[in-house]
Amino acid sequence: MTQPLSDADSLDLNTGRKTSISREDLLAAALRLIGPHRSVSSLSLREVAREAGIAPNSFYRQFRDMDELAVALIDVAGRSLRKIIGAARHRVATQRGIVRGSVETFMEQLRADDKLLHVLLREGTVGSDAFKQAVDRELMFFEEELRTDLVRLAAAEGTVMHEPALVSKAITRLVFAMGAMAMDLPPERDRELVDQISTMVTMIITGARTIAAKQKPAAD
Amino acid sequence: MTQPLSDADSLDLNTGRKTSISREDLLAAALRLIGPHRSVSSLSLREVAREAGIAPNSFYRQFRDMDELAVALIDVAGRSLRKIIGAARHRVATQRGIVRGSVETFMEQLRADDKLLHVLLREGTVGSDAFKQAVDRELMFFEEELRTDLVRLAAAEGTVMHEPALVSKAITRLVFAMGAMAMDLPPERDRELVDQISTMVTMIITGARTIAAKQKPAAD
DNA sequence: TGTACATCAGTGAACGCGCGTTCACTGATGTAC
DNA sequence: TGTACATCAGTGAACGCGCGTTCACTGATGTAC
Repeated sequence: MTQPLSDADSLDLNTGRKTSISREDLLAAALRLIGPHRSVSSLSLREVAREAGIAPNSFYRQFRDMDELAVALIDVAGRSLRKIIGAARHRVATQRGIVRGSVETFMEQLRADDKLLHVLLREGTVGSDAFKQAVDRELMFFEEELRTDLVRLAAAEGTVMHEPALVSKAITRLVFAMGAMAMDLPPERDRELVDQISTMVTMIITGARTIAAKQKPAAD
Repeated sequence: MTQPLSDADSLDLNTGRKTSISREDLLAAALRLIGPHRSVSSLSLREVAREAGIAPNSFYRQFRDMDELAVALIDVAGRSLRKIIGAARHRVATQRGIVRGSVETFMEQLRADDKLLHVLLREGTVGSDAFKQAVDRELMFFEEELRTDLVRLAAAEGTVMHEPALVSKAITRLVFAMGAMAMDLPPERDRELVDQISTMVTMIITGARTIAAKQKPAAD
């Protein structure tokens, strides 16, 4: 990062124009600074500019302020998460395998280098309104996709699920809460946590089915 | 707060000594500053001192730094919460009533003036290690008490519950996550949220029972 | 009761720091002719 | 191809601010004699 750049690094090969800082460079710099004790909202504008190797005032060419950068970061994180979970749910597996497989995928993404998931896990409770709303929007996308899967899953088995929207919300919030906890634990405990979270999710799904079966014992 | 103090206010009636600032005064000042957009960890030492009506450096007579104040605040909040939930669970009620009654109590406490619960809901994901550990310790106390109740409840009905410790953890984390969400919503939606949370908790308990019943269909 | 003294909670002033934001600028780029 | 010019991404210096922390102090309190 601080090594002198070669021509190939500092020049855009198409135009010969000197490369300029991009929004992506700033987002990457912010992600690099995020760690177990640093949330996006605790980063200063000057810190991010320093990490990106630009003057503090150059920051304003890309974002109005740190809040705008944070919202952009949440957007990227949300899209990334949905892509990954979308891939996971297309795997064909037994029902127990679906739950465990998805939880494992989630946990792997949590430990990934890009730290994108950290943004969604940490920033939900602090920061400005725009900030929290952005995180909430991503969680709602997630809930909606999960709800669709749950309904499809139940239909494929010829059963009905009690309030799938609520089941989906409970699973989403619980998984994210447990994920936030996991971030502070050493990765050696990931297996244990995957077990715990999978069992919790299974309990919720089983409970919703049992309630549905009791309410409408014969048909619908 | 800024009115001139009468003698009765500014003098300790027992000794005639001028009242001095106490740790409690500083904790109260910090709680007054906490709101939907302010977490304890975003408060500055000078802000708290200002709110308490003392010089910034007088703060050091009571706490080493803001982190120490925050941990003290978490301790107070945790003790308060356990007392309230302890009272709620001593109420005799139907099983559905126990869940809903406890969730309602939790929600009432969330909206209470003292804002103590806010501390536990907001600060779990940010702040120093000492900070997060303090919040986690309170949640674990909570989990443990809930686990005891769940086992007792199952025994009273002659049934068994699957992994009560895990059930208790799932319920605790889910309720706190939903509570953190509720803080940002208008109180008009509290009823709706109590319904949702109660149903979620019931799903988890029902799921755990169903699994236990399937695993050990006859005895044990 | 009166006097001298030790204690110590609270103070006012000052420090150096990193912050967000502004300003006028520079100098490479791409374009018009 | 060469020249003059407009554009605009990035800069260096400076600003005022609130912060955490320090220092030597003050003045009321409680105690020893």
